[in-house]
Order: sequence, then C-alpha cells, then structure tokens
Amino acid sequence: MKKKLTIRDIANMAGVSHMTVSRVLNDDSRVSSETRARVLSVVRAHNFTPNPKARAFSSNKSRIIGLLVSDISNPFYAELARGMEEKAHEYDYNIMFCSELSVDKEQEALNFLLKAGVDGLVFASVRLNDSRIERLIKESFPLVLVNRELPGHACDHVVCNNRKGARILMKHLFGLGYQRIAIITGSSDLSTGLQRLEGYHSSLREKGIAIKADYIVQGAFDRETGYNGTRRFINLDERPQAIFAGNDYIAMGVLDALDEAGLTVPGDIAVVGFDNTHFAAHRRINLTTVSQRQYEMGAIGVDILIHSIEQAKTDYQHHVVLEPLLIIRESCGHRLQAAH
Amino acid sequence: MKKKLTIRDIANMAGVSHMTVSRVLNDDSRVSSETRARVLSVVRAHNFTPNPKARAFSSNKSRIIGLLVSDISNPFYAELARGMEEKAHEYDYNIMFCSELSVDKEQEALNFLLKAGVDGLVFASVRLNDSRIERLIKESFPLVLVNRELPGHACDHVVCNNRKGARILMKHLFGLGYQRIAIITGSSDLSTGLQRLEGYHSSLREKGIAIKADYIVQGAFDRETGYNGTRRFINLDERPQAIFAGNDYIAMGVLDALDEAGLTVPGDIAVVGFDNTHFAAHRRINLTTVSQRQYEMGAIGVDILIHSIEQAKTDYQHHVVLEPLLIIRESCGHRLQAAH
DNA sequence: GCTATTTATGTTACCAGTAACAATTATCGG
DNA sequence: CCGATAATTGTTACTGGTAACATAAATAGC
Repeated sequence: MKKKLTIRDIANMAGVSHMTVSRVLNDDSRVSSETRARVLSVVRAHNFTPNPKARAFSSNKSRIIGLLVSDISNPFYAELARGMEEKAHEYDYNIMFCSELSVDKEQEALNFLLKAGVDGLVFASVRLNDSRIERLIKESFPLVLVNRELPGHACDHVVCNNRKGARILMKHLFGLGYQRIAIITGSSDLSTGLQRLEGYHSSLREKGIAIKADYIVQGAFDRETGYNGTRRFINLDERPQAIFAGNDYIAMGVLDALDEAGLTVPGDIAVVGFDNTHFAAHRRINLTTVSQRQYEMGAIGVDILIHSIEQAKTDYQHHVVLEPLLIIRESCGHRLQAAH
Repeated sequence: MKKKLTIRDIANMAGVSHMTVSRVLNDDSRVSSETRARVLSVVRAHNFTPNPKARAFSSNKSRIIGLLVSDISNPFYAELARGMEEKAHEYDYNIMFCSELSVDKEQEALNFLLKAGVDGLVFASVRLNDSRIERLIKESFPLVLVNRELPGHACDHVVCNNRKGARILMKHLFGLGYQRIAIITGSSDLSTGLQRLEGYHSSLREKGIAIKADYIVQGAFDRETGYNGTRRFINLDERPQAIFAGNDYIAMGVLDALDEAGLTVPGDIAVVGFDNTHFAAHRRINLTTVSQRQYEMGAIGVDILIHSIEQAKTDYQHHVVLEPLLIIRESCGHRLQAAH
C-alpha cells in the first residue's frame, strides 16, 4: 500500500506552496487561473483527494449529519433517511444514523452521535428528554426536529400538518356519508398523535357530532394497538361506521381484527390510515391514507440543518409545515359510494 | 459556548502529563492504579470526552463503517442496517450509509464513502464494477460483501444459502402435491437470483420433472416483474399450480395479477416468496417465504469487518453462509392440504 | 514615475490527539 | 547495598490540513 499523498506533495510537484494547493481545493478566489490550472492538473494526474480526517480536524467540521431515529427499519424513517441522504450528498455531507433501539436509553444514542463529532443533528420523532434537547439548543448546536415539534421551545422543525391531515381524512369520510367515526391513535406524548386527535375532535365539533369516549382509543403507534382497539369497537352496541387509524401500522391491526371478525372493508366498516407507507398501496390492503411526504421532510430538514451549520448561526427560526396529501384508495368505500 | 477541554487541560488538573491522560483513556496498562483513578475522577468531574476529530486524525482511524446499499428505504436493507448498527455500537463504531440511488453511478456512491474516510466497507448486494472491488481487495482495504458473493475472488462475505432456500421452498411445494411450478426471478447478474434459479432447476431435476421454459421468467426483483410474469403464466395452456417468486416484492406483483384475474391464492394457484420482509407477514398477504435472516447477516458482516480493521490484516478468509429459514404461511395452501 | 492598493503566493503556527523514545522511580537478585 | 530490570511518567515530534499574517508582484491613481 503506497503512502498517501498530501497537499505538500502536490505542492512540490506543482512548484507552489501547500497553501496554494489548499486554496485551489477550497475554491478560494485568490489564486490566479494559471496556477489553479497547474495545481489541478497535478491533482488530477495523481487522483489526489485531501485527507478527510485531517480536514475534519483542522477545520473542526466533520461534514457528517447525525440522524437519530427510533428505528431505521421502520419504512417511514427509512424513506425519510433517503430524502436526507439525497440532499446531504448535494452539499457533500454524509449521514450517520443511530436508532434508539440499539442502545438502552435514547440518551445513549444521542451520545453516540455527539461523541462521533457530527456537525448537526436531525431528530426524527424522537421521544427524548426535553432537558437534553434544551441543552443542545442553549449551546446553539445545529439541530432540526423532523416530524415533531417542541412546544414552548424555539427549535427548527419540519413537520406535516397533522391536524389538517386528520381533518382532511375526516372530511373525506363525512363526504362519503359516515357519521359514527372512531379513532385509534398512538401515544399522546408525541405531538403527532396529539394533533391528529385534535383534528378528529375539531372535525366532529364543527360537524355538530357529539364526541363519544367509547370511540376513542389511545395506545402506541403499532399493530397491536390497532387490533385491540378494533376488538373493542366491534363489541360496542353502536358499532362505528368508520375507523380512523392514527397511522398505517395501527391500520394493519385494525384490518387484522376486522378480517378475523368476518367484517368486510369497506362494506361493513371503512378504514383510513396515516403515513402512506408503501404497504398501504398494496392491492390487498388498499388503504386510504394521508402522505406526510417523508422524503421531502428529510430533504428539507437537511437543507435547513446544513444552512445552520454553514452560517455558524442557528437562530432556530425555521418552522416548515408540509401540507398533507390525501391518498384515496378503497378502504374508505370511495368506489362503493361512487356507484350510487 | 465554553471552550472544549483537551487532554492537556485534564492533565493539568490532575497534575500529570497529557500522555498519561491519553493512556488512561485508551486503557493502556502502563499507568499505576492511583494515577488512573485520579485522572478518571477529573475526567468524570468535567464530563470530558476526547475530541473525535483529533483522535481520528492522529490515529488515522475514523471508527466509521461505510454501508453501501442499493436503497436504504428497501426494508430488506433497512433490517440489515439495523443488525449492522447494533453490532457496530458494541465495538464503538458508527455506520455511515450511502444508497446507490442517490448518485448517478455506484462508483460515485463508493467514492462518497471512501472520501469520508471510513475504516471499512460493507457492500450489500451491490452491483458494482468488479474491477473497482478488485482494486480495494488488492489494497487490502477492509471489505465485506453481504448478500452477494464474488466468484473467482477471495473476499469476505456473508450470504444466505440461496440455492438451499430455493430447494427448501420447492420441497415444501412438492410435499403439498404441486408438480407444475413456475418461477419468476430477478436479474441473473446478481448471485442471489442465479442461485435461487439453480435451486429451482436442481429440485425439478431430482424430482424427475421436466423443466419447461414457459415456466421461467427473469426480470428484476420488483413488483412489475412479478405482475407481468404472472400474466404470462395465467394465459398458458397448462397453467402452473404454484408460482415461486424470487423475492417478496415479486410475490406482491404475483398476487396483484392473480387477484386481478380473479384467481384465489392458494385455492387456484399457490404462491411462495423469498426474504420474509415484514409485509409478507400481514394477514391479508400471508406469504409463505424464506427468511434470509438479514438482521444477523448485518451483524455478522460487521463483526468480521471490525476484526479485519482492528487486526490490520485482511486475509479475506471469512465466508459465512447462513441457513435459510422456511416461514410457512398460507399462500402455499398449507392449511388446505392439512385439512385433508 | 512613485506611492497606494490590490492580487497572488508563501511562511509559520496551530488544532488535539497518538507514537516513539527518554527519564525517573521502584523492585529485585545476588 | 548496588547494578539490572521493570514499571511509571514525561518530552518531543508528528499527523495533514486550515487560518492569520507577511511578503512580493502587479496594477492603479495622481
């Protein structure tokens, strides 16, 4: 393995000082075009790339963005990661990820990324101790929350308008004639769950429909919650006509329970989800849902983050709210109604 | 933002030289237990962590593993990434990923990771120019292939026994009484696809069943290939009794086409997949498939890689073959037969 | 034509660790 | 008790970039 070249080697070969080489490589304007050309030709001839470790060290910039997610194997986050990656590469940054699952406490996961020297962080719907986030904010560490906001704290974030997403779904269900609509949603300590529930409430209120406690189930954003919640609904005296699942995972569980009980969708009960994860698109699932546009979320989050990093000022003034996108499929009985 | 402490600051406070601090932090044996304790107490009191950039620079080790995948949002790779992450964290390494999709050419994606100074690479079923891989091998750059082998080259790899996986599925189908079995598989320039096809062939041969060209479709590992292939099978004079889909994505397309044609699964045609991605588990899909244990694959791959990195000798002698795991669900008609 | 200013290049120091070697102190065998 | 060896600690140099300042050459203004 031959020794790696340094800018000084390149400088010697080009007959200039190493600083000139450094300037050329950093697109510094104060180099004459002739020397620039000469240096570049040597650089290209030897396929030289500056040592990234040395660069990171002396500039104190790693060009790495840390992504903290609850679980990278969740397709929602995986899609988000793709968006982040694409944008990051545009600016010559890399993504290092850490799932909360892999370490006992979220704190540990965060430490892992900080210890690695990332230039900035994206928290994707992370349920992290607020005090830790506060500390980062106080140090004005570049930080963007994605799919979560932190009420009472100024912090850049990119979210989907969850309240509106819920309202769009409710409006759609109303439009199809449903009145008795139940909801199963995830934990309320995440702003996402809370806002979807809020949208549900406000929609009913506006429509003048009484809110029934029996029609509301709160649990986790998982399949089991959907399954258990639905079993409860099925046994009610007045069974709901439609079930609003807080996300697509919950909707999976809802479908499981309905199938098991021999109820057809949407014939007996309509179902809608949230997130538009790609199994929702499958012919046999065919779930009407709302897309949070996670790919864009990731890309926008990274864009904001990189700007914070490069301007070395983080004012935490960026609050992007994406418009949710209604994806109409058949689990809501859209085609059924249309046939009338 | 108060200035970051350095080992020299810690050294001053503890009344030792900075080298002693460095030794303590690196678990070097030649420090007396008293000084070690004294230094550690200062380190803890100030919550000191050594500057990762400086460390990477002077030791020329980034403690970062590069993961090159075709698409991180594909659940197969996402699951793999989880396994890698878990294992990497054990050894205090981080994972940096790069999808081939995000950059025009795979070459570019690889460059991105190399430019970032990763200590080693995991290639996950990457379709990369062999010459580039060869060059890495020649430089004895730590490298592990996952879910792909490189015939004719010594290179560490972790794969699933794809041939055997296919044979297990075939045997299962034979056991259920099926004889006319068709296959739809992905591109044959990936060892995975080739080996599954081989398993299909050899199973038929052993069973004494003639191989019909009409029953073999090759395309990509995607839904469309499954859909189109199935349409062809449906129109054959002698329709197959079972379809072996080269992976779960293809199986999705198969189901699409069958559902559309009004054929029931497994009543009219049985279907099996490959990979056990999590939508295969869904009640409405219920796909009999084979698990490649991607989580373990990732973990084992990283384990091998880190050992290569730390021993500074990469002999490329590690060839791990995981046993595939048959996951029996209902798309193969298992329950139907059992009722007899 | 000579100083003032701009432009181009070079010099030196510095970042915060690690590696190699030097120096000091402690332990041990005869 | 003394030289030899081991154990512990310290000194210095080095990694390969970037930043700040210095210098030299070129151009402009008068």
